[in-house]
Amino acid sequence: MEEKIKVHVADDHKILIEGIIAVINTEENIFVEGYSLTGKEVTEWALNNSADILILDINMPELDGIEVLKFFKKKNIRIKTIILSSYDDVKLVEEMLALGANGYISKDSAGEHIIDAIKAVHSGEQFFSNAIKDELLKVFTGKTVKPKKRPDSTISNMLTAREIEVLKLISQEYSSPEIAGILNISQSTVDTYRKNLLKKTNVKNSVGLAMYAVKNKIV
Amino acid sequence: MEEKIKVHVADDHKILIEGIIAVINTEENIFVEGYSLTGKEVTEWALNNSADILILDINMPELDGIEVLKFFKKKNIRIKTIILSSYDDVKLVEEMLALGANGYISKDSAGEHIIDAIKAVHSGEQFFSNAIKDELLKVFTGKTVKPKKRPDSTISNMLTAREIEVLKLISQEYSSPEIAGILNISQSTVDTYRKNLLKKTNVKNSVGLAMYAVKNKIV
DNA sequence: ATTTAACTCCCTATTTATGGGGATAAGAAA
DNA sequence: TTTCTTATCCCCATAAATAGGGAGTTAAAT
Repeated sequence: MEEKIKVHVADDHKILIEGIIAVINTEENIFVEGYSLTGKEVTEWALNNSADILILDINMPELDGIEVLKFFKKKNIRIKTIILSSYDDVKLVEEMLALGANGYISKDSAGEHIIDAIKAVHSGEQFFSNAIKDELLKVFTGKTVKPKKRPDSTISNMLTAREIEVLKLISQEYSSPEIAGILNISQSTVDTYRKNLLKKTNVKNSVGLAMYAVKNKIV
Repeated sequence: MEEKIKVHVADDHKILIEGIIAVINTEENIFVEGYSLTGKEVTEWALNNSADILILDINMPELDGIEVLKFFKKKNIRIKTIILSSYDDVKLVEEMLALGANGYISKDSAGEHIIDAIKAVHSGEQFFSNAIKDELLKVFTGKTVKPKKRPDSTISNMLTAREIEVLKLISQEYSSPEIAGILNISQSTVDTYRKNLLKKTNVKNSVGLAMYAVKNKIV
C-alpha cells in the first residue's frame, strides 16, 4: 500500500525540470504531478491544486521563490517546500526558513540528493545540502526546527543600522574618505565598518559588499 | 551497425547535467561520455580526450564558455560544440559562432531540442533554439556563418569581449592578480582593462563596475 | 596597403582597501 | 551590577586599485 509522494517542480529552465523529473522517475514511490516555469505560474497553480512537495527555484523571472513563499504565507497555503538554489547562501536559508520552507538544496548537488530531500521533507524533517549544513550549525546552534522568533530575522538584521548606512554608501561608489565625510565620522571608523561588513557578509571585497546589498535589496 | 554519437557535457550545475544525461539516454544512438563541472575541467579534459559533441554552458565560474572556446581555438582543438545558455542573447551567439560553436540552445527549451541539436550538429548543420532564430534573422539576414556587421549599439557593445570577461570576473569578487591568473594574462593587462572599463562605463570604481554589470545583465 | 581596433604589456606614482591588533563611552540587557 | 552590543577611534602593515604615460602585435576592415 504505497502512497506515492506527489511532487510539483518550479524552475524557469525546462531542461532542469526535465532532469529532475528524470531523476525522480527512478524512484518507485515518488512522481511529478506537474511543473511551473515562472513564479506566477506556481501561485496560480497553488490556488487550485496541491502536491505533497514543491520543489522551488529561487531565481525566477518576475516572481522569484521568495515572493512565492510570501504569497503562500499570505494566502495561508500550506505546502512542504524544498528550495533549489544556484548558490549556498546561509542568509537565504534563514529567510526561506522564516518563510516556511522545509528544505534547501543546491543545484550543484547530485540528483540523488533531491530524492533524499523529498523523502526527508515528506516525513516531516528538514533537509539541507551538505555545503550549507556546516554554515547553518554556526548560526542556529542546535535549533533544528523553527526560527520561530523574530519573523524578519533576515540578514539585514544581523547588520547594525550604522553598518547598513556604510554599506549603502559603498554600493553607491563612495570611497572610505568620502563616506567618512558624509557621515561625519573618522575614516578609521569607516574602515572598522568595512572590516565588520566583510566578516558578517562573508564576501571578499567591496564588490562583494555591493553585490550583497543588491541581493538583499539594501540598494 | 550504428555508431553512437559521443557527447561530453559541461555545466556547473550537476543536477542539470544529470537531466541532460537522462534526456540523452532516451536516445538509442547517443551517449554521454562524461561531464565537466568547470571551464577548467573542460579544457583539461579536451587535451587528452575527445567526443563528437560538446555541450557547453556559457555561465561557469572562473573560466566561462567563451574562454573555453578561445582555448580550443588557440590549441587548435576541434570539437563540435553546442552552447547552452540561460538567456537568448544575439550578441553572444555572434561571438560564439565567431569562436567556432555549431549550435546554441536555451535552457528554457525542452529536452528534446537537445537531441535535435546533437543530431543536427553531428551531421554538420548548425542548430539554434527557436527563441534565438527570430533575433538572428534580423541580424544575419541570410548569412549563417560570419557576423561582420554590428548594427546594434547597446551599451554592452561599447565594451569589447575581453573587457566584458574582465568585468564579469571583477563582479565575481576576483582581484586583479586573480583575474590575471584565470585569464592567463599579466596583471598589467588586467589593469589596462580596468582603466578602460572605468572610462567607458563612466563609473568611479570597482563597485560601480559591478553595479554596471548587474544593470546590464552581464552578470 | 594602410588604417583601425583589440589585445597585450610595462613604468611610475598615489590613493584605497584589507587585515591584525587594541581601546573607550554610552546604553541596553541579563 | 556586570555583561554585551553598538558606535566610535587608533596603530601598524601589506595588498589592491586608481591614474597617467607609452608601446608592440595581430587581425580585420577599407
